[in-house]
Amino acid sequence: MPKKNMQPLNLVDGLFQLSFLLHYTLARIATGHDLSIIQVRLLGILRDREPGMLELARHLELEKSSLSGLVDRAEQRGLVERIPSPGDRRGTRIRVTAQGRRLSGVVEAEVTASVSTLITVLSKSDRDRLTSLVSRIMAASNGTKDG
Amino acid sequence: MPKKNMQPLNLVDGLFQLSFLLHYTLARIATGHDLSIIQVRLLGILRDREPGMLELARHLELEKSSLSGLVDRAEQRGLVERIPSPGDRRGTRIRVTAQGRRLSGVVEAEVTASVSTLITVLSKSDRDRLTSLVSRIMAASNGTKDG
DNA sequence: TATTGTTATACTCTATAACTATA
DNA sequence: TATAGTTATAGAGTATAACAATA
Repeated sequence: MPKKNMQPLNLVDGLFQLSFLLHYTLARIATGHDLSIIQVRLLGILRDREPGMLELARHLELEKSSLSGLVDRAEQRGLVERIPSPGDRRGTRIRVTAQGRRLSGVVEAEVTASVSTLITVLSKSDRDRLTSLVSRIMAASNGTKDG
Repeated sequence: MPKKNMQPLNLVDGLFQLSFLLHYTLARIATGHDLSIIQVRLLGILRDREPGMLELARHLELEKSSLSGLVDRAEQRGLVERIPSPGDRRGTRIRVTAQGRRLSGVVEAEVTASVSTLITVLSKSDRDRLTSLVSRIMAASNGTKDG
């Protein structure tokens, strides 16, 4: 069957199509492990950090009250744990557990495999070109971002 | 201030960074009009269609029961309307209202403007290259998709 | 007083299961 | 019986506002 709309009308549309494709890929894989995208991101951030709730909220761009429930559910599943913050008895640090780290690793591997397959349609040199173009957009966007 | 991580480690990471950036751009603009991403998508689909509930659920990849509430809320805001399906008294067609179409247009214009600004960091010929690369990925993914 | 975090409350989004009305 | 759609129910995710404990 011949395909319709082999190329997007323009770059903006194409980028959004790709964005949604990646988003749904991540959502599908996360759901396969009873996780949401936000839970995957939570575990990802904790890979090399042991932040407090406020810092975590900033990373995820969530209100601190939203984070309480998010961490509650992850903690109940044994994926993260709350530990006292040294030197400030108000504070709580969030730490990923071994189980959480394992699960996060599995999800990341599946996601990487899935997207890697997707981009094999491009030659190595085309992938390098794409990497460069995407990097330049992201670098410019970081310079633009407020806060 | 010197920027850290000027380029992503690899293409997969870069694509996900870009994907999240676009997702949050859309979410931010939608929120500015008291809309969610799914409501924006709903209005977008109705731009050139007058589908039944089941067809709409398929487009949005939602259960039909999820769609009832979604359409309820959009209808209460006057963005869409339910009309009887001609020839099948069980069926309902969903139609975007003039107000819904107007709002959808405003959101789309803002999103396009925002992303267009983002990609001005690339030259015209680089944007053309990026368009081609993205198109090829999407074309391959359409061929891969199941049913 | 200011900061860190939780709780109470309300709403959107989503799914599963049961239901109604029509075919 | 099968199909189109709604309703009942439950749970995740999110925000705002009020609160408690500590600084």
